Amino acid sequence: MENSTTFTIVEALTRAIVEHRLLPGAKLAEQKLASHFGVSRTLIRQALFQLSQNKLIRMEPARGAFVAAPSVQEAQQVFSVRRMIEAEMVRGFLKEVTPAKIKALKAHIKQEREAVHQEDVPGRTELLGDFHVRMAKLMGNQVLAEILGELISRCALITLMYQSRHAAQHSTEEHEAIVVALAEKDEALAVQLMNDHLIHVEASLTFDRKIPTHDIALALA
Amino acid sequence: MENSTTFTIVEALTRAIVEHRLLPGAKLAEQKLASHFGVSRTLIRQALFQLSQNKLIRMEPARGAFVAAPSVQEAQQVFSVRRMIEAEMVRGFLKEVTPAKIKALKAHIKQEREAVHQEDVPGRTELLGDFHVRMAKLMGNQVLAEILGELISRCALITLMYQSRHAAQHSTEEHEAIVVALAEKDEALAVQLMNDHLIHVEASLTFDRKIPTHDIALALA
DNA sequence: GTTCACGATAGTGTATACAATTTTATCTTT
DNA sequence: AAAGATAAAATTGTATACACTATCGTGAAC
Repeated sequence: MENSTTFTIVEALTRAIVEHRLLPGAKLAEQKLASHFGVSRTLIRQALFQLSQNKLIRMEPARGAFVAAPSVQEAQQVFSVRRMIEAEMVRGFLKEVTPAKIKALKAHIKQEREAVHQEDVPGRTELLGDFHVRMAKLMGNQVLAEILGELISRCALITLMYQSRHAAQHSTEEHEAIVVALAEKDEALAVQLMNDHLIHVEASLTFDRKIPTHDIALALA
Repeated sequence: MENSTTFTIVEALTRAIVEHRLLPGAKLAEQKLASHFGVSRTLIRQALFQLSQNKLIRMEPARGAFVAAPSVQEAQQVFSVRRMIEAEMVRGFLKEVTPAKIKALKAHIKQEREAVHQEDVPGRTELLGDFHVRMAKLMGNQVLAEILGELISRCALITLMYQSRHAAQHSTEEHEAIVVALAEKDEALAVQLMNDHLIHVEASLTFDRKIPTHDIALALA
């Protein structure tokens, strides 16, 4: 799809943003990134353009690139779309469910629990989001998986900006309940649980208190 | 978001692809595009990268950019995701439906009918897709509208590749039926009609007969 | 006559150069 | 001392240059 080098840079920056090492509002100066990655500004610019399409950064004309700071409204819209997609995803998943797929989801949840237990914050964040993408992939729908993946990356940013001590363990437990409902092929319950889960995550955000956006963030080393 | 010049190029190429003036498989040589638009390859490359993210073109390393030729599998996945999103969209739309919103949709359908009647093929194609995006925008969910818009652009490509004389009038009639159901606040019916509509569009494609992908296409002038 | 090899040509991938804009610092003015 | 103007530095936006890869055509070998 894209050149390997650019892809590497996009990956590195995406991880830095999603894992909260680069904070919303942080300036992404092209020359500094270029020096850091040992390439010219050309490749950096390609990566930044790509990230801006994923809404992980925003680019202001002649001013440069900054880590995105999603508004409350945008955050709610992202969650709204996720609820829409994932409610139907659960229904679609159940239409072609197999023991192997249930097993795969259970294996994923085991990983989640380990990350939560070891207090591996970056790994935990990634795994909690991956649960949803994993479902999409198990359905064999790559298009769905990609769209959901992008939405979940945006959610990671949102979670950083507005989270108020959301218990990660809670999410894992809800994932577990969803899988149980899926294993029992209880569609109504599974849909309900998924919807509740997403509402809980959204509700755990404190949209009233805005976090001040830090600027300095050289957390790439 | 992005520079005005690059945006112009992306728009022009998107329209050319969606309106079927550039056919799947057509090579998009950078220098030729640069000359055409009167800019350097730099801006062309930015635009091409952007289009490749929207899946309207694919870029092969060291070989260049080509108008995308979605596989049957990808086409089915795109329609599958559309059904997921739009079923829930109808439900969400009904939760906050107003006479003004119904009126807006009816006005849109009127435009559709005119385009169909005047056999304005490019306008018709755009309007038929815009009906769905319009609904998303009327819900006030910009995120939803953007995602749906991208999916519908991909559908325009798919429609070109696999369509077998799908009657445009049929689509407009189905849009009309959906709006009637929405006006009567009949959720189950509206969801059903939307789902049927998307299945009809997908079913009108002939996935067995592959259209040979033309290469020459200088339809930008 | 077909196939392979090789050179010429064209095209992409990356780096660098330069113009235009913004930001920062210094100096002046009130 | 604070506010504003001006110059210097830094940063972005675009174009160009150059290296590398792929494509195409010609010709030789079989």
